[in-house]
Amino acid sequence: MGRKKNTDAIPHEAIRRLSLYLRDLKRLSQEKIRIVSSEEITRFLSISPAQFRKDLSYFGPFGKRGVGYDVEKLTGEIEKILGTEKLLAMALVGAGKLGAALLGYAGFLEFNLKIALAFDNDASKVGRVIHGVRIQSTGDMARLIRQRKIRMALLAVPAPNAQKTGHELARSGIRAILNFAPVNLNLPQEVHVTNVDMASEMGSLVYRLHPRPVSSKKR
Amino acid sequence: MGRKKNTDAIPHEAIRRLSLYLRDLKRLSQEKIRIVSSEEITRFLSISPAQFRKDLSYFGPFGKRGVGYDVEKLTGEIEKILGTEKLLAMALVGAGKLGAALLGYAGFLEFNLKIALAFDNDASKVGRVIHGVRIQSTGDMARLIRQRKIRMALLAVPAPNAQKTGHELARSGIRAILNFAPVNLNLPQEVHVTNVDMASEMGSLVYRLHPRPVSSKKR
DNA sequence: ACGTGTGAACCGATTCACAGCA
DNA sequence: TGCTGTGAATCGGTTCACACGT
Repeated sequence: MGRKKNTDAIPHEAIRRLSLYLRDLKRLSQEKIRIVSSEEITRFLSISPAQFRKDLSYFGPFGKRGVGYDVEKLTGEIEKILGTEKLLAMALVGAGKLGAALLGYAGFLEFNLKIALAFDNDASKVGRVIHGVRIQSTGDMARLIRQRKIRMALLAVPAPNAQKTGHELARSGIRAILNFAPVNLNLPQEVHVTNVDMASEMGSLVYRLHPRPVSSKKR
Repeated sequence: MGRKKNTDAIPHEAIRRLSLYLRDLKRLSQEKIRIVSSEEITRFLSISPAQFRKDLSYFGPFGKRGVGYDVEKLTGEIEKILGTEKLLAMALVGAGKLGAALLGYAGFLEFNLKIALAFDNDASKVGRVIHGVRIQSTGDMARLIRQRKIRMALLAVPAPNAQKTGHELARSGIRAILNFAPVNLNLPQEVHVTNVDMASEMGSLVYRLHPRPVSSKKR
């Protein structure tokens, strides 16, 4: 049934790397560099040239053999692939310390993203304006998100509220969530969730800090 | 030469997951649950029971066959593996908006981590106390880090300074860095670097937001 | 009887190596 | 000639399925 060809599955990681290439291409562009080889563009990325070429090959041939890649052209192609050519509005839920920091974070602009709506259920925060965005009541969240047809959200509420809020976002039409709560969200599969979990990242760094005994197993 | 046995390589991801298990175990402990099966502990984690057991198996047998795992005992074992049993002091470099947010972030405590030193090269910030930590001059960084024998750092400086600062941290004895700058750090291999790159994470989420044409390649 | 612990099978992603084209 | 584009080989991690211990 409909098994087209399983071969064209694109590694999730390949997409992640496209973002990195895009960032680097913009830097190169600012330095007035016009043409790069896969060797040059990956020099400072700890990614192999072959990996770079393979990643691009999932989407088409973008280079000139014997020459390299046109910086401007490739920039455009990758933006088209990622879908970041036009500005995309996001919603933020949770305007605590983390949420406020996200409102002030300029890095999203790099991928043409901006926070257009912000919500909090704490009445004392509602009405305040942080970095140009007015905090609104969570009660109005579903309505406003639907109204503005927003499909991506940043979830920065306390862990105990995350699952419930995630559900509400899903029902409001949100299709992609960057989740900052240290909880695994259980949501309908059409909603894409990426977790940002600094604490656990640190946890695993601590492991690597230890000089391990040569250790085969535990004894 | 010296090929002991390549089989005991522990997947990097397995370590990451240990942090998740640990968090969940603490939750279970608070709910007074004493014994769990691999099935139960992974129920809300989107990790399979087999994966859980495999991950633990790299370090030893910690469960009772036919029964399950003792919550308290396993908690202790994982903390021992990760090396988070005792409080570990970290340094923060860069006390801008992001750095300030990190100083106020309580999540690190979960893994027994705390920020003990904070630095910034902006004279107007030096001397200020944020969340109980005094910002000090980057000029004193190497000396203070060495003095207090700190080995882990959070790097939250602007992108153009990241590489240089990373080097300085390495020379000061830092062996693990959580890097928030959108740059790939080139450091001696004994320094472990983990990148936290929200912007690029969002970039790849945007891709998944798009309803793709059935598309086999590009044309 | 039941759930762990684990070698073996499987699967997906990375790397290799070279054919293809400018 | 030089660097891209890509099947084929390889590698590493996940899943399976069952033997083992309690």
